Formats: sequence, structure tokens, C-alpha cells
Amino acid sequence: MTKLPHDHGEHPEDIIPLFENGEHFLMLSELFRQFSDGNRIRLFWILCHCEECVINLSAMMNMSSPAISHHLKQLKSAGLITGRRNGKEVYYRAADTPVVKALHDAIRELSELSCPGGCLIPEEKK
Amino acid sequence: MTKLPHDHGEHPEDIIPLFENGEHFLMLSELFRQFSDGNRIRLFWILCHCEECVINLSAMMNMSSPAISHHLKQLKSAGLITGRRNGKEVYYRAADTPVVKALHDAIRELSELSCPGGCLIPEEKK
DNA sequence: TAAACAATTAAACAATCGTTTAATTGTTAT
DNA sequence: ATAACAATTAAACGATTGTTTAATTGTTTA
Repeated sequence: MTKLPHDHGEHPEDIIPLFENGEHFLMLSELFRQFSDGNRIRLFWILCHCEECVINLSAMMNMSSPAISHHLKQLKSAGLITGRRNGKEVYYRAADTPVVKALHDAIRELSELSCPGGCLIPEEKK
Repeated sequence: MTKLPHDHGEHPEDIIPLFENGEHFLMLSELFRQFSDGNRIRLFWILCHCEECVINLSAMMNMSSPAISHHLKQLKSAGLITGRRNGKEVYYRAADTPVVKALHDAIRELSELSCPGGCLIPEEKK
């Protein structure tokens, strides 16, 4: 255990080692960073509930397709969505992984807490 | 229901309204943004498990106190931590709210998924 | 009061981020 | 091949972010 400048008489021994693994938190932050932009959460949330092409996503989000492409690329390289080409179009949807499920549930829970009974309508109905 | 450029024959009617409430996702993104920085997640995680002064947090995180103060200010204005002055020092800890509990659990779950049985040691022992 | 320590604030800086516009690649149909 | 459409990439831009250094505000003690 590293000695701290001030001794406030707390810190059970087994908590100290926790404070040293910075890389792990960096890894987590790369996940959370995906949702630090409102448009990107919304895009992810849409793709949790349907599979769509870029043009339609642009229309839903009221954004240009390069902008959508840019966000899709980030979500994809974070492993949160997948894309499959079908003819001229590429269909995107949320990846089927435990991390994606956990993030979906976190969004739903935080939504429910900050806007009880309300903002994410389709989820509540089930 | 707004008509989309391409009709892929999906989208049950009750999913459509969901795609229009952008402000709600913006609100969520302000929460997630707090954790888009590795140092800030780590700081929050520490403060979920103990109450500490800025000097000790600086030592734990190996960062300057202005840098720590800066992150504390953000976490505080997001409602995630509280601070109380005691003499020359100010002690910070995680706020006691449902949102904080949900975020704590999300961090723990994502940690467990990406590093099974391992990285956040003290939490696993209970 | 003055000195010492804790914490915050201010100013400056490089780095990152989200969006736009324009150009490019990939695919299908004529 | 050519034209039309979907999607991505590239370059540029303003805006935001995290850190540093220096100055300032609070509080205690000598």
C-alpha cells in the first residue's frame, strides 16, 4: 500500500490496489465515449431496435449522410454495431454481444430514472 | 409517422415516435460524457468507495491538484459527487442517488464483461 | 497579523471532436 | 460503357476538452 500525503484513517487495505490500474479505466472510457455525443446515443438506440440503411438513418436523424457515416464508423470500430451490404445499401444494426446488451440496459435504466415512465416509449410498453 | 426515403418494410408503428426526441438523448449524453475520460471514471470509482480530500486524490491518481479540481468540478455539476469542507480540506464522495447507483453498476458490469473475474478487485470479493 | 497549507480559478496551449463540403468508391440498371 | 444512386473518405473549419503554470481564495495555526 502506497502511503498517502494525508492520513484520514480510512482505506481498508484491500481497496488500495484498485486505485492503480489506470489502463482498465481507459478501456472503459473508450466505451463510454461513444455515448458522449447525443446523436451517437440516439443512433445506437435506433440500431438496437431496427436494421437500417444510411439514407434512412440520415432522414431519421435529420443529418447529412457523411455525418451519419462518421458516427457509424466510430460505433462500428468500438464493436457496438455491425454493417452488411445488400446491393447498393449497407444495413446497420446493434451488434449481438453482452457489452451491447449491458449498454442498452444502462441507457434504458438511466432514461427511466431521469424521465420516469416516459421518454423511451416503445421499451416501456413491453 | 414520417415517411422514410427507402421503404424496407419494417418499423412497427410504435417504434417510429421514438426516433424524434433528440433532447432526451442529449441529456443522457451529458451523463455519459463524464466517463468519456479515463481519469474521470477512475476518480468517480474511487469516490464510490471512499471519501477523500483533493491532495490524496492527486496522489492516488498521480495528477496535479488543479487537474483533479477540474474533474471534480465536472463530476459535481453533473450531480455525481458531493463535497463537504472540513477545515482546510474538502472531502469528496459519490452522491447518494439512483443515477449514481446505476452508473456504478454499469461500470462494474462492463468491467466484468471486458475483464472477467478481475480488474475491479474489491467489488468481486463481496 | 503573518505564514503555511488546501483548494479553486484563470489564462494559455495542444489535442480531439463533430460537422460541412467536395471528391471518391462501390454497386446496379440502362 | 454510362448514368444513377448509396456510401465512404478527405480536407477544412470552428468548438470543445484536458492539462499546465501561475495567481487567487479559504482556512488554520503560530
